[in-house]
Amino acid sequence: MVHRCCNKQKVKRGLWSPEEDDKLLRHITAHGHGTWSSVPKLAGQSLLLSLLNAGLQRCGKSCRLRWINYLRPDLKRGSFTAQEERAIIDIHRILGNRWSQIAKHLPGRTDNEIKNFWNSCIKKKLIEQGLDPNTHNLLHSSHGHHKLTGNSSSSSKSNSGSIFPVFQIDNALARELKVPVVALPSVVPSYDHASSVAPLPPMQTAYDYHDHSFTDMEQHPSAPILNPLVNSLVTGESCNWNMEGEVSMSAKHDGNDHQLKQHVGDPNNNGAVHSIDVPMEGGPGFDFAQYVDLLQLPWGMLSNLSDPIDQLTWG
DNA sequence: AAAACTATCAACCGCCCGCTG
DNA sequence: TCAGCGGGCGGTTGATAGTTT
Repeated sequence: MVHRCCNKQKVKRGLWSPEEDDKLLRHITAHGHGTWSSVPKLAGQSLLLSLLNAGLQRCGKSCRLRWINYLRPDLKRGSFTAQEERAIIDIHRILGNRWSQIAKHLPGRTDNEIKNFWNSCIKKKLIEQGLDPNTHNLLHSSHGHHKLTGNSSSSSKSNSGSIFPVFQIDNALARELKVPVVALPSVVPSYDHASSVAPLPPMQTAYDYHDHSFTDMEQHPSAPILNPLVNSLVTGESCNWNMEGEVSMSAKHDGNDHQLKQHVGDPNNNGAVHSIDVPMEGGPGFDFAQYVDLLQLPWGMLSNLSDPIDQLTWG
């Protein structure tokens, strides 16, 4: 039987054996994949042990899929973290089922993996919460027994019908998604100076800002999202995250003393090429805008956000 | 212990798009 | 301009492992 996609007579299907994986891995490691359609033949020829056979009995598409979803060295193994799950939900709200686009924002994860996770896990969770997994809006009341809690009412102004507000995205992501940059929420807090306990922002998103347990900037999945930084400056909590794998920033808070460190990654230098430490006086009177130039924030991501920046100014 | 059910995930299919001759 | 091809993508399937009855 001729395989439809490549017209090969003898094409093996089904699960890959360790031997097949080995052939493919060695070939691509040594020569790159070139054109995928030629990989099956060349992968066999590149191994002494396989001189007697005709190479991989697989079609090029199958080789490509196996490499991308399983053999690639930069893949992250293991379960999705809570941060990754939230990031997927947030990005899916904007992108929908564009799994490959979503995967670009989750380093080490494949579109297939994210798609499976969505279909087997996240989808059900959203439905249980009374949310339509396609639109992220509330399902009709006849459908579920969900309940609205907390500050959900304040969120409805930006995303009518959803218990989650539209999350905030930077300019670069906005360009990529071809959507306008969403104005940051009003985060003028009633700061309790006496107790030194920073209030929660009036607008909470699906992203749990207060889970800052992650410490590895390179691993944080919500790279494109500006909110954690903004929120950390408002609440006085710590925040580390990574942007596009090239720009990492952190905000450390110690009382009202804040530091923001910027690392600009250099893909040719495998890391930061420079960093700056910026002391920041947070709390009432803190003006985020004055730090924008100093921080040399990437992509001019705040340049069109004058209103939100104003909203970040206390006092 | 075994059958039934559920969850997970690797892999395939078919469609679409961009490139090339 | 257009047909052929390769690659990429989203939807779907089917195998397997785990759990429940």
